[in-house]
Amino acid sequence: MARRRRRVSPEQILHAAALEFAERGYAGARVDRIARRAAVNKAMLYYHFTSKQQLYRTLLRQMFSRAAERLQAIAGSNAAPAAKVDRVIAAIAAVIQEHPVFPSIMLREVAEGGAHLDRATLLALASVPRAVAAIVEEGVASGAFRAVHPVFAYFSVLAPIVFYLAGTPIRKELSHLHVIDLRALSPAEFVAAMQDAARRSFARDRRVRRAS
Amino acid sequence: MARRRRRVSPEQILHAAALEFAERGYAGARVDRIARRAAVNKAMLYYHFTSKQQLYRTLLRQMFSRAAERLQAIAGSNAAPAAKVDRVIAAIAAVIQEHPVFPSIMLREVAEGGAHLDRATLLALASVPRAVAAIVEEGVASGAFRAVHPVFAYFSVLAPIVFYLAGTPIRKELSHLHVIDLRALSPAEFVAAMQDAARRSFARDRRVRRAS
DNA sequence: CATAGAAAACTAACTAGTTAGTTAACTGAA
DNA sequence: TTCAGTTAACTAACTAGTTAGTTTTCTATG
Repeated sequence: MARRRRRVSPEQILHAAALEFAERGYAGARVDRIARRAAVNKAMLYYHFTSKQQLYRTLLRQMFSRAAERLQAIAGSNAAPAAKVDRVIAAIAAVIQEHPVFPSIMLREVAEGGAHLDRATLLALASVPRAVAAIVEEGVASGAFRAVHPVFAYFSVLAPIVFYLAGTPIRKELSHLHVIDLRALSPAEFVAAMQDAARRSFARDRRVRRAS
Repeated sequence: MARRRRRVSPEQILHAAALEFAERGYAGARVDRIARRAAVNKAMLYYHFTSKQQLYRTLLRQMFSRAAERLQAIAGSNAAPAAKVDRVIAAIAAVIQEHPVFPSIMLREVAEGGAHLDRATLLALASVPRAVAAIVEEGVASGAFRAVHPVFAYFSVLAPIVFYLAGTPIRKELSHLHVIDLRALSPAEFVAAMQDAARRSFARDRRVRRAS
């Protein structure tokens, strides 16, 4: 109690930066505001990070690396492919629950085309789809899955979760306008539905009727 | 040929604005750059649109309204629900092909939480999920679909397409780094795969094995 | 232990450049 | 003459990054 003069930690700045970048995007984020949110003098921020860009890259590299680590652990385990997909979906949801800024930053960076990222950050980002693709390829090779394209599988699983969770504020806005009657659908229910849908979508055929 | 002095049209400005907002986002977009892209004096831009914000809102209202119109036409037709879903997916892909800026702007706006939008624009935006939800609810009610939540259905269908198409530049960046070996997957193939996955995911049960 | 001096942590105020929006004056057609 | 359409130049506010100088903490030596 009553610590005399709280030391400035880079983590404290990264945390504030995550909130600011998630809310406003790279261009909309203000370094002064990040410093204020971190309760740190701006020059102190520049003492720890050389520029706004480097701060952003550090943040994203950290975020993507942590997410990829988890997925790689799942991919490397010896569960059945269908169980791995289930766990991947749960892991993505868990990472997002721990870092609620993740979906928004990811959406923005995809829209931006990776304009602010360097090689190292792109490498970290790429590990995420790679882990998912490895699981799907294994499932297809072993005959547990039908011949789904791993890139399609990646997007069809990740995109809805990220989109749904990033969209929470705008959905709140819309329901506030009484413009759409979104029957409550909690994140947990969404994840369960996604697991169910993925299972059905990847499962080997047992004759499916074609839509007219 | 050799038109003497092309009149400035608002459409020409809107077109340039769409490119700029898609590439840079609302905060990153520069009014000077929009004017230059439209080959128009900046004061002329302000002659037609009262502010950057109003230009943005006009653009988004137009885009969402056009997309919603198409989906409403499909929802109102008398095809079977499964066929309607097929057509909705194709229609979303078609709208995006005609307006390649759509996915990027949509991703950004979701991430932003609708911060720059007014009531009219939010209304136009809401019409898109409403049309999809109506189709799914009809399918569930008629027994053609299993009991999928319409909000989940909307996200599981729309998000992958938007994400995949918005992600084209960053995927190009990644494959350029030889960091991931994305077997070519064309937009047309992606759409077909999405239609297939949706059919499987919404179809009424005929016993599905649970993943361990 | 005491303390000088170096290194690290910290700050208020500043700078150079940018940006949305304005203005005052001009042009040509009805 | 009138006035919608058009322009270059301007302005007030903002923004990333810097600087010059202060305070705290660490370290080594008598």
